[in-house]
Amino acid sequence: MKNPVYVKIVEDIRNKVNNGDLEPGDDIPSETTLCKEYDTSRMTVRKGLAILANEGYIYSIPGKGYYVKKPEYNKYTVYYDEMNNLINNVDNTRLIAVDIIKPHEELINRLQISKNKKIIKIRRVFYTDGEPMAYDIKYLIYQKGMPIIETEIKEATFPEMISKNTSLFAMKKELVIYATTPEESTKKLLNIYDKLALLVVEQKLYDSKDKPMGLGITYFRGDYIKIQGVSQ
Amino acid sequence: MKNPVYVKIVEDIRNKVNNGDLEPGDDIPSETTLCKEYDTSRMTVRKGLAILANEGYIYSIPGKGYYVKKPEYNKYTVYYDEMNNLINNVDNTRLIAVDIIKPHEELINRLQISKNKKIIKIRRVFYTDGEPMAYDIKYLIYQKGMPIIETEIKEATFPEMISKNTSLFAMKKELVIYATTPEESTKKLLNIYDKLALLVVEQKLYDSKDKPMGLGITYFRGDYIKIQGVSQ
DNA sequence: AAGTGGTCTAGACCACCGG
DNA sequence: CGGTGGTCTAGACCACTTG
Repeated sequence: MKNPVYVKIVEDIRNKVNNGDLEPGDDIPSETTLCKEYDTSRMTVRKGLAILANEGYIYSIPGKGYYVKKPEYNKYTVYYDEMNNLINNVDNTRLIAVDIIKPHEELINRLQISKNKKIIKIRRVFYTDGEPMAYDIKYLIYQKGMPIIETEIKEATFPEMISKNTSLFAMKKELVIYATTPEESTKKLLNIYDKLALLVVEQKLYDSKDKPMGLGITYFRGDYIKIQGVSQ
Repeated sequence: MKNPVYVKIVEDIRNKVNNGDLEPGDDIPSETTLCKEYDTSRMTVRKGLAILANEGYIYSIPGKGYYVKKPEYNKYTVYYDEMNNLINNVDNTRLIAVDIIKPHEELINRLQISKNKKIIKIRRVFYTDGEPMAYDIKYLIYQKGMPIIETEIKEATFPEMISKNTSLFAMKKELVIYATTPEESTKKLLNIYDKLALLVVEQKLYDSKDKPMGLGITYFRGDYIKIQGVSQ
């Protein structure tokens, strides 16, 4: 029932910001002022302020004070997993081919590698209810321990393919989402006869030193995928 | 040069997790153990552990201890703003119409309103370099102070339209992204003659009590937009 | 009962900022 | 200089889990 003091502090200030009593740029009472206000110690006040800072409500400048931050109103959290999305999950996959290739120009640029690096190219088709829903290509920079065994590749998401070499924690990832119309070869793979848009998701994985490890491109049938995001 | 003790603790444990010395589910030494290890006080150890918990590396169970968390390898941060994206920014907008409408079935469901609520429907076209790049529709549930003046609407993003009534902080937002082919009317608005895919972004805004405030749908020309995300 | 994490205190010293 | 935030200490009491 009874909340800790620092929670009370967090809620009070958060409410003031949400109501507009405090606006971006305004300053928050100093730590010592809040100590007196809430009749508590400095560490308790600091705990509350740290939480508000973490939530993006306030920030501090050493020697000066705490201020209300401008909200990042265009920031969203997205959960993307090529095998699972809002309207359809992958229940079957078909491995078209696993090739060891030399990188072409675009790949050399995008993966920042030399032209004699070996690249593993994996092509798959994803199915839901027997229908092809996505065509998936991964380019992995070859390293020892890379998965080239069919059973390891078939059902794996991109991060999982690389997790043998790099901890999922240390991995950095980038996503680019756009829409396009399918080429003829893709239309065949995805059973598209009439006009239909594709949602394309490109995934780039980096190791902990920001060195690219792989590029993935997934072409989803437009009617089979929705990607969702929420504000934090 | 010299780092605080808690930073050292954070880095040590983070490295162990990234290297694989510590794996998801493993337990972290107790606070008192770490106090001895780093010859520091409990509050300092706790500060370090709190940061690691915040970063998603560990979690704690009262009475038991701290454990390494499973990474959320499918979580991304996306910055979306209908006026700005990776490859093109909006440099001009045209207001097609502002209408007060009665909600149709779909709108009643999606905005969770009664059928006699008034809805403001705003239709715009976004341009870059004189070329139409997106067709934008917003449905706002009418409230006092809503923008119905052309100058207020023309250049505003969705959150800005509503920020007169609700603080940007208190606002919750949802995003749904998908691809589709354009209808004839949309093709005309966006100067599309051949086949071209559309990237559709639906935005739903909620107030601090999770009550929907509006729905926005933006149809981007597939060749004029890319949405980017990064892992945290 | 012993160990754990969660909350809290009443001090301390430091670097930084402003007048 | 006094006020600010940043780091840190050496205690305390509590609720919880485990043996």
